[in-house]
Amino acid sequence: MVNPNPFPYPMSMVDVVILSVLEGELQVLLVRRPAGEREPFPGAWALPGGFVDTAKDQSLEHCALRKLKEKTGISSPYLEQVGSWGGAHRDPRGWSTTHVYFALLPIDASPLQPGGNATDIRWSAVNGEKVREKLAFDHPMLLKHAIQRLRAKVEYTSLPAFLMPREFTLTELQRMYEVVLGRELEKKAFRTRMLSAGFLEPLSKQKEGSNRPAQLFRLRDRSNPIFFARTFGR
Amino acid sequence: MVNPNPFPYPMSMVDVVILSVLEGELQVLLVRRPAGEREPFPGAWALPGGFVDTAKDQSLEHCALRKLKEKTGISSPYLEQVGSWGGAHRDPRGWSTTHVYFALLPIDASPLQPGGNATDIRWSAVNGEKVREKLAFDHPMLLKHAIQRLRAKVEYTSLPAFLMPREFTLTELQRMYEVVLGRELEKKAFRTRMLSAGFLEPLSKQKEGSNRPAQLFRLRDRSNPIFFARTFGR
DNA sequence: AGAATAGTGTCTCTAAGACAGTATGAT
DNA sequence: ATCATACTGTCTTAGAGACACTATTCT
Repeated sequence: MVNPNPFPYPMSMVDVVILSVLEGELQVLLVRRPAGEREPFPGAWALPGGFVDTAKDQSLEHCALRKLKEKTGISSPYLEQVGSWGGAHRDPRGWSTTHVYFALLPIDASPLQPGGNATDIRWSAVNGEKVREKLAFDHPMLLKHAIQRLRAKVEYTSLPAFLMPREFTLTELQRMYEVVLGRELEKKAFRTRMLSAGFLEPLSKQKEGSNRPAQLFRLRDRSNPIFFARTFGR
Repeated sequence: MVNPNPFPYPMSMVDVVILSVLEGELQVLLVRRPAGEREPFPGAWALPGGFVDTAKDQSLEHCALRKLKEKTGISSPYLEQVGSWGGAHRDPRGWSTTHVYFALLPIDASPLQPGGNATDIRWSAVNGEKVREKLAFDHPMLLKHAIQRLRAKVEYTSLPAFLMPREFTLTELQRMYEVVLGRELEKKAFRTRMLSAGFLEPLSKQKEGSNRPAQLFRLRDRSNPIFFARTFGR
């Protein structure tokens, strides 16, 4: 079979919105674009991503995992596709498509210090649906969609649990929900919802502090979120 | 800027899962693959779709709309992206990606007779997440994901309203929900939910029949679904 | 009157919202 | 004892489920 298409294929990229909660803020991992003269947006901050490598990547998801591993060393985070975008003008080099994923990194797995001094990779706090940096390409729009997807799903899923360390208390989990959603939740309703859903396994340990110790939990299933029948109210 | 990528780009396709409810069943539009010798899956049934045309298509969504228009003549249905899939083996011609959309056609806009005698295009009833025909490529999987997405969203959105004709009664809307979900809903709860959501505009007309006339409604907004705070229970 | 479908009344149940109250550790 | 945080009790409210009941048209 030969040349099945009379037109040139668009460029195929994958971009990954890598999210974690650091210092009480939702943060996204950014990388610097190379500085070469023939590079688009030289030196600008961007979402980690790049070309699909048809020699290395078995699938789009593998490609996203590869890019994630390259930047963070993490190989099995929560990963979900946000969607794909394509058009003639989103990359100055020509008609291009990108497949966008978002990943949630546990708070204790973050490979870089927040606000660290690396010049080519950094965490940046998400404010609303934006970051302070001017992002390359249509990455502000891609980031917006990823954040909207995350916030929408946090209303009725256990997604924030994937941002937690292996062991955590209910109060800590609630803080995680609140940071991602950007608003406070009611304690009793939160605890009832979480406990009756049955996705948390109580440990025979407690978290000690200068106050009453708190029950520690861990996730029963580290790969799939659970869905609640309602959203949180307002 | 020259050859930004040392690897060949994968093929870029768009496939559209075009859905309507005909004869009380959820149906999907299928097209026959061409019969040429160098064609993959010659003569097999498949989802309508094909190569992104970088000369004609401004974006992936325009590409999906173009394919929809070509097959159905419809130009502004409800259209939503399901996601994208890519890999080395899903098309025998090589590494390929496809961007999958689903479209909801109003019951009164369907261009073909259900079960019509056209040999290259037909409606086929969705059973579970499958059709009777053996579909080309990984289209059974793509169809499955589209149906799952639709059914999941029907639980907490007004999506089935986009399958209705311009004017309809609440009972007719409830039948539409039931056909898509494949189960019955409770009348009172359904009516309360629909009416209190405020997305239906009552008309000064009623639907006459050999029984008590029913209030007719139309959609206030023909382009965006609304989201309910809960799913339907079980 | 009877058939057929539209539409309502009402009781129960579940889970959320609000928020006060109790529990248990450190200092 | 006091502080700090964990955790519970309980009243209210919104909306769903069940299902019987009433309403309005045609024949």
